[in-house]
Amino acid sequence: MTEGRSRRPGPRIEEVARVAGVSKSTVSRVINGEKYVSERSRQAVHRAIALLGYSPNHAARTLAGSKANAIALVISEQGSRVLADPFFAGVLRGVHAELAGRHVQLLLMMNQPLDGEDQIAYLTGGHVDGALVVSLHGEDPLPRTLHETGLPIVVGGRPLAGGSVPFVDADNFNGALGAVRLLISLGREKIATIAGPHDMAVGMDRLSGWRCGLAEHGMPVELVAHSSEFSPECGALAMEELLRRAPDLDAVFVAADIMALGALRVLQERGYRIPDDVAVVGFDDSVLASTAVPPLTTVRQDVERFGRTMTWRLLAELAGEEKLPQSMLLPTSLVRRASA
Amino acid sequence: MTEGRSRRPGPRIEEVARVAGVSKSTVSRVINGEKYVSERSRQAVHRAIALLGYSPNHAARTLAGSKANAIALVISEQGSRVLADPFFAGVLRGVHAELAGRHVQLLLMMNQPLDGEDQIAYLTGGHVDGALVVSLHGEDPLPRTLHETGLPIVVGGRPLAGGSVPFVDADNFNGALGAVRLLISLGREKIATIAGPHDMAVGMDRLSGWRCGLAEHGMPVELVAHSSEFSPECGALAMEELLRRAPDLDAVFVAADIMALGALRVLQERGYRIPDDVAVVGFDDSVLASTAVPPLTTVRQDVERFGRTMTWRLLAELAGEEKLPQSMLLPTSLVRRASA
DNA sequence: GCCCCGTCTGGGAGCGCTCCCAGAACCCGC
DNA sequence: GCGGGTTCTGGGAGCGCTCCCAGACGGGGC
Repeated sequence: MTEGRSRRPGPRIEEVARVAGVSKSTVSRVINGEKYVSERSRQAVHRAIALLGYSPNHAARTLAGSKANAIALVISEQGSRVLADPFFAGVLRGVHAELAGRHVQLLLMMNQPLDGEDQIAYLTGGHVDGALVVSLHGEDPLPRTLHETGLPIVVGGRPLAGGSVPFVDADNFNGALGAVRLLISLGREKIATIAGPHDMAVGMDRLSGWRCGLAEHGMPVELVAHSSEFSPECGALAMEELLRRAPDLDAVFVAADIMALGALRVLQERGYRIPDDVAVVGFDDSVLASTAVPPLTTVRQDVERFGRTMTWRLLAELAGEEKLPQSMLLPTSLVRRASA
Repeated sequence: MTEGRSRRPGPRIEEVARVAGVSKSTVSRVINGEKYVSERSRQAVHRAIALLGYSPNHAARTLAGSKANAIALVISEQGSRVLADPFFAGVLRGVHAELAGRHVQLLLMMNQPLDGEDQIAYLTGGHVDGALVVSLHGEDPLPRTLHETGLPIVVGGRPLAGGSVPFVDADNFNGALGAVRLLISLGREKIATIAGPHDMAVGMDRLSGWRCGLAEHGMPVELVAHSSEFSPECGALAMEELLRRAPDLDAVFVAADIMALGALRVLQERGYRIPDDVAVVGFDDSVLASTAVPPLTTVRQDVERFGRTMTWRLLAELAGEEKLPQSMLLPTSLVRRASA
């Protein structure tokens, strides 16, 4: 055994070929799911792979082939915020679930203050076949920049500076619409909203849904307070503003559970009973919603599905599939709890 | 889609060699920072690299070399929980920060119900040089299993089934000790604790700190309620149990902010004023702590540093550094807010 | 019979590097 | 002068795959 260079452990494709009684070309074809392989060969190869515990070498495939067998998950916008969001956790689970079984690596990238250029160079440098971009602010130029280089990407959340970048998003408009309809059906007559920042599509879309719901019934759409970010503090500030303008409001649709927490606190401090005096509906159905006091009625989005859908869309494009929808909106559902 | 064999863009190492007027062996040596290269050659190579905008091909390096130039971030234990934890977000940021600039890819892996074996095979199959393992339950056999295969790993959080696996953790013991000392200095005399599950080191270490703090002053260490998981619900249940056993308690140290939320609710529902009747101290200083009502006094751990330290430890081991500490405990600090 | 086309197969070049080896150049002490 | 080190260099054999090509086989249409 004169093995100077330490070879990686595990069998090679050649051994699989030998055991299966075919050539390595055929094994390669089976692995890559190509046609023009007889059923007999295919099964022999599968048996051999199982027998030997073979797993293809990623570096070799990438070097020899024309694709990188890897996709990047790009967390734009300082990372911190997005990551801390339970929303993101669910998305990540979905991404992973969709990737399972395929031989595609998931590379994690965050854009740090430093890189920027570097990151784009890396992404378009052939290290990855495509990218999932989770971006918080709609104005972020990264998705568009990447898309224009020709790198297949899917953005999570509708980008405002979008152009024609493929994206997946929850159906924020209809989710908000449903929330407002609920409030109206409960007999509420003075329905306010705490909307997100202007530069985020998610906030704008939910605001549009609220407007539309009120307009359906000819109700006024004046009571809007914009928050500068999705945080309990900003939710509290916005709630205070609303109460100043309309102390007699009887319902508020808050564009995110995390802001609703702040709103809830303010309302309670001022002696409003929830939902008796003021009904509150949130959005997201994050873990915060069920642990709030009182538990929050909210619009649920299936975050895991969100991740799965993004990944599916990207992989489909990479597989050369035609006629893919440019964007996809995922349904939301209303979760009734105690606050409305 | 299939356009012959499309070579990746950009120059190869050969072109750099030609421009620099040396052989590709020498270029390779410069790139890898080996010695035995003359200063003249080194500078010529650097100039050529800059001129051509050369960046080495990751797959080729990995295939030819003996290392994978990648590390895995393994999220054990169903992913969901860990990910939703803001704690994890910070860790991830730290990992990324520490990795910046080095040519090391970060691969994300979660152990899904399915794989298990597969995952170990992949990790030990030479695809990565090492792994960062974030595991929630101390009993998780994965860290140990991986370590025993010889794969360099660093675990985040002290593993109970540890053996001699390198790990990084917050100094939970001293953090809890500090919290108890604070409560004692505030004149509290009946100090309870809501501890985490028995199978998590983080819970056990914080419990030990609490015990020790009380023992210092000869105070009884009876009032312990164990929760079955880190959630507001379990915190609430544990709080109810404590109040049943000692309605006159005047302080409670809760082993996690998220549980403290539930405890806070129960206390308030029963009419206890915080901190007047009962002082509450949490642990983590998660975002929940500052938004709680009242804002929670808590023990802070620097999660970003946590991630940086894990990564530093792993990279150091990969670089063949000697005399590395087997485990590292990071300091905590007390954050005073309104609840104690 | 003929050719052509669709199915299946194996051989082998080469992806862009690293690392081993052989050897050149130079220094030292004797 | 010689041998024996240490420093530096280039050549070239692979790493383990993919993908092109050439070819074998069979079933149509003429």
